[in-house]
Amino acid sequence: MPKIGMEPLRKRALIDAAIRAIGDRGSLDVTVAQIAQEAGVSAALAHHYFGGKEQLFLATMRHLLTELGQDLRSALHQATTPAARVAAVIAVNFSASQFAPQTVAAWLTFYIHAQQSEETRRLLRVYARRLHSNLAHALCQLTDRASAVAIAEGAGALIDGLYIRHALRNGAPDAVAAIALVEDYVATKLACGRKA
Amino acid sequence: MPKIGMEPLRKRALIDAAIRAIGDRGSLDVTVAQIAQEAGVSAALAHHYFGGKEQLFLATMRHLLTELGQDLRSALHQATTPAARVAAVIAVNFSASQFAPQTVAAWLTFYIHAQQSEETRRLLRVYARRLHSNLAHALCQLTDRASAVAIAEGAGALIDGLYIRHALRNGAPDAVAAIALVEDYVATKLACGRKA
DNA sequence: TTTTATTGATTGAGCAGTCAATCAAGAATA
DNA sequence: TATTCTTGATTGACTGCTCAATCAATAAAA
Repeated sequence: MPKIGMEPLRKRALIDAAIRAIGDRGSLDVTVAQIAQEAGVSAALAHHYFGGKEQLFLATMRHLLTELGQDLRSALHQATTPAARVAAVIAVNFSASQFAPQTVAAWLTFYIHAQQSEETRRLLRVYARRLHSNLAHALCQLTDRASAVAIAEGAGALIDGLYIRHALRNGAPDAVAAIALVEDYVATKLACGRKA
Repeated sequence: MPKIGMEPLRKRALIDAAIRAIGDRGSLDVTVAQIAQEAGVSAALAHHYFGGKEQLFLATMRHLLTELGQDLRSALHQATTPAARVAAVIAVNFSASQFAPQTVAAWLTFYIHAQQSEETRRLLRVYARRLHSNLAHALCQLTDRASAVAIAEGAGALIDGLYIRHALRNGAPDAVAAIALVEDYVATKLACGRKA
């Protein structure tokens, strides 16, 4: 056979190229040809390996989701106290790898695409549920269940909102400020949150 | 059959149709022909009145922005206390007219489009600045300036986040819960917010 | 008749997806 | 060792379609 075992390498290269291309143009309107060129292969090869544009996109999203999950697991692993876990969950969402302008832009476009694609919507729900359950679980050890769920809900929305806002900022996104804002929210709610 | 003075009527009909079409498909990939059909005219007429697709979109966005501004002004008008003003600003963003699924979806797509269009970005900044200044101004009468700005920042991000989340929900968006969450955030910060 | 409104037909560009053909590396054969 | 096979990898060219934009023609006021 030829240079055997190219498939995983090419797939990975194409996914990376897709993230870059989508992030650069800020839209899913990138052409398969553009992505392929960015990856240094022909458009035909992208079709050969992924079957179609939509599937390339879904694979790209799954990749992003997997990466986020790994970052999260690794961060939670070295957090011992409940408070540290909460901080870890928050921080991961604004970590360098997740908060890169291209990554943010890519996530944003997938949010939009979710309105047309059931599978994309499903993947996005996986992310939201995971974020929520991680936050709520850690918070449960710091307050009652109902409050924990409420705070997790608010913090999740806050994270999404900061994400979308920073995607529009012209200047460099300020991860530190974003983290501080969310942590302040959680801390304030924990300290003074009677009722919801 | 030109009954004279069709221009404003047609423009309005096309803008309304654009909001509906964009909202339905959840994407700016709607064709001019689809929008025109929705408005009951030919695609050529849309070009005649707006000059092009991009300009139709920008006009649609300006319309949305104007509408939001009117809702806001009217709500602020009948709010007498600072607290009521804060509540009014929050509530307007989740009012029936603004929180309609199609409107939310349309806003979302414009957020994405902003990454490619300077004019769209500018319009979006107008919205963000107005929201922030309205909130901060009202909050200033309830706390010190620095805190007011910080709370306005957080509340703004929270509103955006709830917006994006509700755009993905399958079920009916829950405006009441969203308003409660944001108001709770503001109330909590006002009551217990020493430092940020 | 001049102006405004309106459209069907047409064009030209761009793009996803397909296909037949080529390339090269390893395996089997002699 | 030299000579075919075999097969994954890879591509250029092509197809069929969609769509924004344009234009020439028509209809109704004014």
